[in-house]
Amino acid sequence: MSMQNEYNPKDIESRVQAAWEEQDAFKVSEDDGKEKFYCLEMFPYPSGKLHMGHVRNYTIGDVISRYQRMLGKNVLHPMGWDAFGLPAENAAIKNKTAPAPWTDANIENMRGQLKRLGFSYDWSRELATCKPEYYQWEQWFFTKLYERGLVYKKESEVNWDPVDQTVLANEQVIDGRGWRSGALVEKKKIPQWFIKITAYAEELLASLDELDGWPESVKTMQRNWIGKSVGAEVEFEVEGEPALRVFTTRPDTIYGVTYLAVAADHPLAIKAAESNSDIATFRKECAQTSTAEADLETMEKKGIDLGIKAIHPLTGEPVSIWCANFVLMSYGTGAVMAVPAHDERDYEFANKYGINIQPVIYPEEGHIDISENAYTDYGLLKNSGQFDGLGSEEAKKAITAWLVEHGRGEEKINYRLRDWGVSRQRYWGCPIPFIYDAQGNASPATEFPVELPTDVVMDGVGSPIKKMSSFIDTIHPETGEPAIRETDTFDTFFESSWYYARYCCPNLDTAMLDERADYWLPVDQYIGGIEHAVMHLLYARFFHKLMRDVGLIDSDEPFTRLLTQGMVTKETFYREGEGGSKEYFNPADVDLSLDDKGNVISAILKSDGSPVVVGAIEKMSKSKNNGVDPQSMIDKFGADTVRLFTMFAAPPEQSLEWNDDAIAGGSRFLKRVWNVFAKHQDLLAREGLDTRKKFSAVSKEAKSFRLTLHTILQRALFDYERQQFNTVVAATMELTNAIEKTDFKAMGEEGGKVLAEAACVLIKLLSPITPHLSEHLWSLYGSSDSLTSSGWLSVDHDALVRDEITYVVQVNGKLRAKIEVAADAIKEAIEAAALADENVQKFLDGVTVRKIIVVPNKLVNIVAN
RNA sequence: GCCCGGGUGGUGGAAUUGGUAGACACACAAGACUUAAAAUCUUGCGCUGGUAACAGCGUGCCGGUUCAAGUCCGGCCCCGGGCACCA
Repeated sequence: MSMQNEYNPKDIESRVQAAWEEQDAFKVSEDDGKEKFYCLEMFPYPSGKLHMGHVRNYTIGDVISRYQRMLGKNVLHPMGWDAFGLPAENAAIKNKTAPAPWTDANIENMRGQLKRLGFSYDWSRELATCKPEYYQWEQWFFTKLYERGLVYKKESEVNWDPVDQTVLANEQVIDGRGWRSGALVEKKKIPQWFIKITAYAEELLASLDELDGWPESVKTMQRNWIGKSVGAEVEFEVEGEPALRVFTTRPDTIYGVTYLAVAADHPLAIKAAESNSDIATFRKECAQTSTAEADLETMEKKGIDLGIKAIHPLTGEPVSIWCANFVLMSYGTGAVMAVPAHDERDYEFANKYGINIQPVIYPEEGHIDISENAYTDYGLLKNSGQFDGLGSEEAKKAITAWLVEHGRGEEKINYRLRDWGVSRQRYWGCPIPFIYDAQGNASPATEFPVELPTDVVMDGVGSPIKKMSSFIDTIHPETGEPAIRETDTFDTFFESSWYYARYCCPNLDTAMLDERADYWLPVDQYIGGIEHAVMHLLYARFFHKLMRDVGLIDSDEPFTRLLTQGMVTKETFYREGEGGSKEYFNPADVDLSLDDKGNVISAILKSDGSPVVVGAIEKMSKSKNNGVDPQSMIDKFGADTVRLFTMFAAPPEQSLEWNDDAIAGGSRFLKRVWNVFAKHQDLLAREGLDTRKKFSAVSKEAKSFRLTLHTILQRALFDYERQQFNTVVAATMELTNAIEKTDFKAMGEEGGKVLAEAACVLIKLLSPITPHLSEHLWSLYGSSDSLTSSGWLSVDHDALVRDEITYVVQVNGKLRAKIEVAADAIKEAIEAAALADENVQKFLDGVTVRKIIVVPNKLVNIVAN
């Protein structure tokens, strides 16, 4: 067999992919004779085309999957579609179509792109969350949770567009206005379904400690999100009203309370507004913000005195009650106590409105200065009655004990975590399986799926099923009376919270999961964007525990090891329309002019020749339209080059600003690999490729080459294990450089063997990254075993033994010389050799040597002055 | 505002975790081949000085610990992600 002269990726890739398809190469089933490995990447939203973020995510997953297969494991590697969501509705409105066919077409297209990239998925397990075969089980599961008392309904705030008469997502609120109407958005309360994630707060927090395979940063973010704090709930009596209860982590500061603050929709504020138009106006103003926490936290802190007094539980003094825009009714009790002397936000607020500031905590030494800032540290109590002189820690306990004893409070653990609101007033989602009788009483559906009608017309205002009597009208299963269906749909995080489990038994039509789930779960390696560090990953962990408690699975956590891939970012380009709305343009449609340092001077839209604004460098996303389409690069260079370059450009966890200039270098490298094999085809055909054959080199040249080979291999294996693939690629480049520079024929008999060993290492190291090229070369020269079953690589430690070692010599920490020392030299001999060096001597002239530090196999540092 | 990351040549990045800063590439420059271009190959490439050997400086900024700091500690600045209805 002879090799073609030119590397032709298109030809190789289509042939190798056809062979995989024909052999069902990646289809797996349960096999107790092999160690299982479940590798999963976060499934994509089918937006239409793959972007570079997808390519990066799925290449990382594929490299890990193929690496694990090479190690001999039974690898499950599935793919599917997170198919419900807002963009489908917007596209449907824009294109005058329905979300379902738009989504199906996108899936079709993106599946083709994934196949073209040669990802090793078991496609027989593919699922799409918008199909009733999938979502019927989460409907069923939701009713199970309802039976267990984990589901309830309550009023909750949404962003309301008063012009379009519709609920807006936070993303659709731009500078406080609706994105389509431009109307000022209002907060509106509507009844919505919730799941009690707070009932699992303690377990979700505690089991983070056991997730050794998760990045510390993600665990910290989740801990902070759950936000456990220990403190006290304190009761302030209000004349003629129910007492106000507030939570505080600082009961030691209670003598410093100079006001209380309640939310704008707290009953006290609502009542006060009835007789005071200023308060009514203030409440209205508070309603005109978005529900996003970032907006609430950054807006100007405002308040108004309600003119009502509470009684301080310890001093008996009256304390004024304010209504403030930063207090949330939905968080805690909707009321807080304020200690301006010892809390930054309270301090600012008190200064603004001239409220008394009463210091009660003092440092043990020195004095406090609260003329500029609050004093927020712990200290000793003063002006605190019987508690004067206690330290903060003791005082917390003593004051809480006093409150308990006098029936004015209790010790309390508070979580920042709030229950999960799962209702959405949108069409393209899974219908929430509830019905209502004539009196409005809710009861769970008894038959599944509650199917979402897909033949709809989107008018841009509200969900079409909310007006569709064929969907809404039904019969109550118990009474036989007419009833109506819930028309809200689930939050799309609902679908993505359990898909990883469904891949274990995707076509099961008699249950949500079966025993196969316990064979495969937990997922051994999960890979996805760092932007999902909290919400998606927390909901999935929660769901896993719910499924366990319903008896569907027996593990506690869904993902053993987590790799949070850095974002692929890109410049954004936009034009501002009327009312502040922005129209974003894709980087591919913009011409840039750069200065000689590579900075952008101006950006022109190709289609009309007029300038666009250069925005921030941000995560590639649909909404910012800054995704780079990888298809043109696949067409031009082939899948292996795109995969190789994506891995080479940066380590997986680091964010990557996309720049497609450098990809040609990746293509050039694979051509060089091809040429190495073509050049030596006769030798390789004779020797074959098998690293399991043991041999040791005799000639100096062969020994030296094998030292290089195994040094590189050792680093590459280490980097595979720690999942730093960019340096794996660098190692294969170094190896290729070394092979090119070596004259194997000059080594005589040994040459062919040494070359074959190196070629085999090269093919195998590359195989998870550029599987098509590796498979093809293996088919030409490899053994009769398939590449995947031919075994992984190991370092020959005998090849790493050196006679001489290079030491770096420093004088006072500065590099002055390099010396060659026999590998078995004793410390004194190394020191002597270092001191004898001419350049070292130059720097020791006129000074005294105080100390010599020898780091074995590395360096000598001579300390002198 | 709060929580979590990041900042190293013209560019992407490396530094086996306190021990030679800049591996491996991209870009650029010079040369070879070619009528020419592309492709390919060779060489150079942190900054300053020097023909060179070499020397001084250098990992966002300021300070500290250490024989030795990109790496550890303290204080800042800038950039990115998330903040519960984008996914």
